Amino acid sequence: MEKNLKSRVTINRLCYKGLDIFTKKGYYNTNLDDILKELELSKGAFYHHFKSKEDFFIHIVQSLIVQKVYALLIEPLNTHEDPMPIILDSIEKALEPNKGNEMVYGFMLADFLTEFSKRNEEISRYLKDVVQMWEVNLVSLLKKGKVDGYIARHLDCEGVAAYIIASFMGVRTLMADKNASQTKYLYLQQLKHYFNSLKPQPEYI
Amino acid sequence: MEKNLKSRVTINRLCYKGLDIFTKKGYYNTNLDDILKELELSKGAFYHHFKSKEDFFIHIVQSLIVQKVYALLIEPLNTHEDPMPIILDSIEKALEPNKGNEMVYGFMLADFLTEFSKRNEEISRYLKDVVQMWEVNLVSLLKKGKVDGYIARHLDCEGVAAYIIASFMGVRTLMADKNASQTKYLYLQQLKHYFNSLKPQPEYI
DNA sequence: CCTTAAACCGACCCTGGAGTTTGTTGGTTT
DNA sequence: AAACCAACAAACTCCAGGGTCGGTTTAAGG
Repeated sequence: MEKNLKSRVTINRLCYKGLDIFTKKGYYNTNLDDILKELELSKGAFYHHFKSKEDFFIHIVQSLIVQKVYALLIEPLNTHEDPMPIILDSIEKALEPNKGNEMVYGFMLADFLTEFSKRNEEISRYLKDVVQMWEVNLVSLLKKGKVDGYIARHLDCEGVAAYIIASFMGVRTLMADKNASQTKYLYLQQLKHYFNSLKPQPEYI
Repeated sequence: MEKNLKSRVTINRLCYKGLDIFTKKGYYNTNLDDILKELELSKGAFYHHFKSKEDFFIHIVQSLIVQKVYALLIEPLNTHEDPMPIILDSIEKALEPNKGNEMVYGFMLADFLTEFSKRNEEISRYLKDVVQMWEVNLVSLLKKGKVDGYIARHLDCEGVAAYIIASFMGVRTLMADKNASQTKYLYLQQLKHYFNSLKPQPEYI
């Protein structure tokens, strides 16, 4: 195989497997050998491509995680319909178990944020950027929804977005150690309920 | 000082300081010397009273954390008034910065849950028990609220409780690495809004 | 006092895991 | 085909941090 191609293949294998295992076991609870053993690679290979474990993870964030967030949570927001069903649907999809990985309920962003917030400021910043990207897009969709009459005019779009994000992060925490699909179901029901309350109220006098 | 008393004093100092530092820096990111140095105690003292770091933490959970959760989130629920303002108020108080520790926004349960969920099943169980204690009490208060006509009859109390807990956990995550008091404010506004939507609707026909 | 044991000290041990180094192989270039 | 270098192997270094252990201090009882 061509050198350059082989290199990219190895880097890709490392990143995918890394994200997979980091998601399941957490960053600090995973050692490099856990990843390398499964790929039948050596320390030498790893440190040939990345200068540290931290560097490796940042690479994962900026390629795979950003891409996932974009595909699952941001791209779907690009619409002119009623925002609420769209948001609800994207969140529901983001909470679905990864295909092939039963029990790993989608979306690791929240878990990583918590893991790094007290331990590694640099990585935290990268993760926060991703969240903010989501937040900005949510807010802008909500504002558009207001203009289009889907959302009550008096609502604070930043507040709604923050609330959506907070509840999403939190349900991930709960799903990690309870009956996940049940928790998810209850959560989505109430989120829908909350969304309903954001509609413009018909005026009864 | 009497031996038995001195022993209890030392154990108490260890636990309080331990919870303090664990809360700020996280369990795995704190080493025993961090705690012992501040108290001017030695490894010997520590291992005289606790058989391991893990044992130490479990002790903290079962004494201090349970007590805090109870005082902040459960005891206030013991009321016959409208549940929603009560719950809102208890959550608001639980999110207040700790006195003396600027920037440590109350309530560490959520952070610890995430930290341990992938690393230590035993400690996770102890923490989950605490959350469940909260959940059970929330549900029972909500059900009472239904009977008393404060909450719409068609609502799923378990769902509402799960949703409250999830959003609470999540906002803690967000507060850890954004403008905390602003995030808190936005969150509480929306929580209030959600609570309003749970009231029985007057019947317009 | 004098003994005993609880409370505590602090040097040491030991393991896990990140990162380094030295060596090997096989593709690429001239 | 000879030289060269990217891609990898694997043994090694190094150190943070949990846990141990023999020794020392202190308070309680005879």
